[in-house]
Amino acid sequence: MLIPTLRKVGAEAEMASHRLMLRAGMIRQLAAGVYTYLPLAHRTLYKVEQVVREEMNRIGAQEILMPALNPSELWRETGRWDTYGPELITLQDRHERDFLLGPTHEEVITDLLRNEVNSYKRLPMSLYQIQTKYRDERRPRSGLLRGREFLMKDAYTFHADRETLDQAYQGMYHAYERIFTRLGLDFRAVEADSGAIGGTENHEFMVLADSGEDTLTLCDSCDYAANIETARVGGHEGEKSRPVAEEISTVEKVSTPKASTIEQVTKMLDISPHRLMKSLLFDVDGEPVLVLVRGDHEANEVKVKHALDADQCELADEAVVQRVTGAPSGFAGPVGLKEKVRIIADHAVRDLFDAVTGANEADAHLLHVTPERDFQVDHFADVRTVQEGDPCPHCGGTLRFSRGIEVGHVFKLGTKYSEAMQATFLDREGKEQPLIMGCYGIGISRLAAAIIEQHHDDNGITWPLTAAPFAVHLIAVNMKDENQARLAEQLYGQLVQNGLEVLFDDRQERAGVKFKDSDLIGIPLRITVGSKAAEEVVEYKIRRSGESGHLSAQELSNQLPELLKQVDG
RNA sequence: CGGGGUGUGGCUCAGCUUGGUAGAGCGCCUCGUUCGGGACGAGGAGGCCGCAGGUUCAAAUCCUGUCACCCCGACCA
Repeated sequence: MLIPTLRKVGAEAEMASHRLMLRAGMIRQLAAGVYTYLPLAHRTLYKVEQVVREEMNRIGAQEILMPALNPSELWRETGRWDTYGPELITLQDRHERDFLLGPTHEEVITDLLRNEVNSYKRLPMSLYQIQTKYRDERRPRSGLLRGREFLMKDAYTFHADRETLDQAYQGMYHAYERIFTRLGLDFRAVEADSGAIGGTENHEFMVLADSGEDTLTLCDSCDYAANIETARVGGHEGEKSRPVAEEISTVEKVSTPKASTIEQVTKMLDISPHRLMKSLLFDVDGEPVLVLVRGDHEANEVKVKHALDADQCELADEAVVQRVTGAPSGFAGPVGLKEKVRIIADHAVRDLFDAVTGANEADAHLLHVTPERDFQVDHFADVRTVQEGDPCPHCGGTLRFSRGIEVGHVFKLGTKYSEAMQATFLDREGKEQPLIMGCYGIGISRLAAAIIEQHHDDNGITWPLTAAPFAVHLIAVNMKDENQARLAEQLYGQLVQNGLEVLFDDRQERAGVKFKDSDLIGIPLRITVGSKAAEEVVEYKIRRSGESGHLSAQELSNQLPELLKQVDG
């Protein structure tokens, strides 16, 4: 079997899963974010796929396989040919017709259903596929964790009403819980932003790992869990009492040369950041909007977008800042703007008074600024990014941060795609209605890498049995020893006949090499045929716990089931 | 897309500053010794020094361009 293990890999591979998959001879890179899966990786991917298949089938989803090569027409119907952006890998055929390699399959499946399902009697329907996806990531990295070509399970459900969509969503949610539990993962389902796919309710499934790219917000006293990009801040209902306006000094301009950052202003004026009002100009669907947050808080684009029910939201560029505030960025404020713009303030700003803001003038700030007295806020909303220690929005407990790897995402899509593509059905009254949809993804190849992130030690991978490429690693210490070779061959045949997946190391290598490779590859149970072969005695060792002992060869088949129950301990 | 870095036998890297016959370790092949945690000795195979121009008597080395890959950031179901 082709398992080209390596003693060392280049310094560029930094993630444990990336280094170990290279070293264990599982993967080889062909181009940035594109890998060949060698036999061990292929077997693990197959294992992961099978767990996913079983749980999908269990909830009544039907497996199909759609083309990776998609004509552009469908994607023009939904507008995503233009809006999906440079992540879309596009190409032309010999007739110069536009095609793309599918990064996801809402268009294709919606096209299928609009042609084939026209009656409420056929609904609800649940379909899924396991297939290679293509996304031209800005920066592929970390081996299989973020590739440009990767394996994904995507499922889609279609409904005549919201109730069955809710049921399907719950069904998928629980299926995902079973899948990740069976794969031995410590994970959390978190509230998330739906991003470019769109839709309403959605959850991400995160594998907890310090190396993860996402930050999760978890409550320490209830089960609230959210991605930081959307996590809500609790406890902003009660307004603090503050002095009546008359007791606060009137606004005063002070010179703050070159102090354009919070840090510089606090230093120059000798005040703490929470006395500052940070003013950020956003470009929201083409309209400038001033967003106010407290100086020690960060504005959150996703929340701003949602607060204004907008499609696009990004920080305004320098030219817009100059036009609206009359000053370079760093000196914006809500008082004395050159243009009338909407002002959105975070709830924490409600409690600010006698605060410091930019003066809308280069090298100047204003003191004693107080909301409602000195300027009007159009809308108070939760628009800041959660900080560790903030109150939980559900129970008032304390929010803590944790890192995670996103391995699954479930969405209620609604009718976004069915309306765009006129995918309709006839209801009981014979009325035409758009199909109601849900979509549900799992990154299969990423999941394999995430399992390694959570299951490895200094010597290599420590696979959970459900994802391991083999269940048993049989090692003949010295193949030149007749007793050892004979006994090992015999046991191999016997174990395989018993239906066990066995990797047999019959190489003419020294024992040390075999043991090192064995630890690296990480198969849960090792059976060593060595010096006691003449007495028909072999040794077992559980990879993860290191527990080992001797067994008689005759007893092996009987005792293996019991041993295999202990390997994940 | 911005910043930084690297391209030299299969792998990890040195050599480049200061141009002058392409190196080491690991791996691979042969023989011998060894044989339970990455053995030892002897012999051997293997490289258009990423690619294209330029400078020079002479370029892995200097210059220009280009491509690829990696890291940080931004972005991203």
